[in-house]
Order: sequence, then C-alpha cells, then structure tokens
Amino acid sequence: MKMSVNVTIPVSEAETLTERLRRGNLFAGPCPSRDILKNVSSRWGVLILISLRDGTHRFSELRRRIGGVSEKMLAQSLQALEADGFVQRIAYPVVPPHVEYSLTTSGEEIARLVAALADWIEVRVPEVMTHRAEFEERLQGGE
Amino acid sequence: MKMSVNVTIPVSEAETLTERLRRGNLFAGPCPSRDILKNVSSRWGVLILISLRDGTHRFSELRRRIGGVSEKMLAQSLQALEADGFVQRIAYPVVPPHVEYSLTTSGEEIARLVAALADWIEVRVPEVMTHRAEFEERLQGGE
DNA sequence: TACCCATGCTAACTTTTAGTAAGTAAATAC
DNA sequence: GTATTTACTTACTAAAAGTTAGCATGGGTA
Repeated sequence: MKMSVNVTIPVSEAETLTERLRRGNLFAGPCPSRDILKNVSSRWGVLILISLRDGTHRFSELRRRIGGVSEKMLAQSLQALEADGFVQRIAYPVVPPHVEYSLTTSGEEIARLVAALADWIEVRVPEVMTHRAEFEERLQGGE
Repeated sequence: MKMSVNVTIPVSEAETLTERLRRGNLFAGPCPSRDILKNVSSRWGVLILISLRDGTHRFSELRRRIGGVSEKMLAQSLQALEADGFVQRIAYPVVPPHVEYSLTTSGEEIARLVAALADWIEVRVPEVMTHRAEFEERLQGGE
C-alpha cells in the first residue's frame, strides 16, 4: 500500500543534498531527465496531460479538444508520453479504428504538477501581459 | 451508430468553475498562456529558473552552470523570462560588461513549480527509462 | 452497387525554430 | 601590441514543428 503521492512539493527552504545532486544531474549536458521533461512540458504534451486528467479520451476527441494540434503532432506527442509510461493506449481492432488514451498512475502524478504550473500561469496572464507591454515600451523608448 | 462522444468532462473530483474556465482558455487556440508556458517550460527556461533559485548569477556563470547552452540561446531565453517579469536583469556599465540576473517575486513562485516538476522527473528517471526500453522491445518484438 | 465519410495513423514536403561559429567593444594583463 | 575577458548580436546550418495528402475499411446514403 504505497498510495500517498506525497513527493510533490515538500522542502520549502532547506535544499537537501539529494536535491542538489539531482539538480546537478539536470544541469549536466546529456541526461535523460531533459528528454522526459521535454515530452512532458512540450506545447502539446502539457495539453494532453491536462486533458486526460478528467478521464479517458479517444484520439479524435483529444484532437478536437486541444485547439490547433495537427494529427501528426498529437500522434507524436502521445507516442512519447506512452513510451515514457505516462499515458496508456488501448486500441480496439474495429473499423473505423477506436483507440483510447488515459493516464497511468505516474501520468496522473506528473499531470498534477503540470496542471499546477498551467493553472498558476493562467491566473497570472494579465499581470504578465502588462509586464510585457511595459518592457516593450522601455525598449522602444530607448531608455 | 453514433456512439455519442459527448462524455468529455465528467468532473471527477469537484473541479471548480474557475478551473474549467482556465482550462478552456488554455485549450483554445491562440491564447497568451501558451506563450508564457513555452518560455517557462522550454529546454533552457527550466534550467535558468531552477538555477536562479539559489540567488543572483551573472550571464557567464549561468552559461558555465547549465551544461550545453549556447550564448545565443541563453541570451534569448533570459530575455523572454525578463520580458514576462520572471527574471530581473541589472547591467553595470563597466568594461568588461557585468550583468546580473535574479528571480523576481513571481519568478520565484513559478520557479518553485517548475522545480517541483523537474525534481519529480529526476526521481523517476530509472522507472521511465525501464518503461522506454520495454516499450521499444514490444515494438521490435512486433507484438 | 457506387460513393462518401469517419478514424487513427504515416509519409513527403515546407516553414519555423534551435544550434554553431564567428564578430564586437573596450579595459586590462602580459 | 597582442591576448583576454564579458555579454551579447549576426549570419549560417541543422533539426524540429507544422501542413497536406494518403491509406485501410466498414457503414450509411442513394
């Protein structure tokens, strides 16, 4: 019984040795964590994970749901997430094809973190846009 | 056979209205949140934010710290984060140039979320790599 | 029976983005 | 006087993303 996904956001201030080690690892050039992060934090990866948080979806449902994805990119992103074990794919051998995608256990965990990030951003959009405008102006104004 | 695809949002665990609105916004094609997310979750954006969590750093310090960044990409990513208000840039008009980068308040907030994601991934790297290997094998084996 | 649509992809091609190498100013060290 | 250091920018090239077209095939429509 290992439930309790408590790994998420502990350690408010003090940085443990472990964390520093991990961080060092992320910083070191060619490490696999960067690949994983790339799949998860990519333009479509994020939206797929968030989208699947509320249950199983078919390929074309996802396509319609996520504004602006091409079929190619959707398929590619889903395959990456599947290979990493975050998404489960079940294909029913019928015609026309019927394929269902859902989050695995670890997929749910990481999707929560990604969603937290996305939610934080959505709340701050106006703030950020204001800052951007001011920043542009400062550049233009040639301060 | 119409199969009624209307199931989309079962609202599993009390998803607030606000959350659904935000989500809808992220899903809608051209919204600014995607841009913000892109800067923050990009290959180098992530590493810059995490790197700056432990204090101010100069450009070249960051460059040495983050394995594999080119100067161009570092400058570009820093500018994006600065424009969005996550990173503060202070240039001392000396020769050779001296420029310091640090997180703003909102930068610290978002960096915490990004770091949580990165930490989670680092912990699960072995697990994910195993899954990838098995996945490849399944493809090869032609199951 | 002929025709068209829907689904979940993949392959070929184009555009955008990332990455690489070189250049720049100007003080200081040798 | 040549080299070095810093924080960039500017061309150029490689890689990734995006676009369009195609495929198999059962069911619905005519």
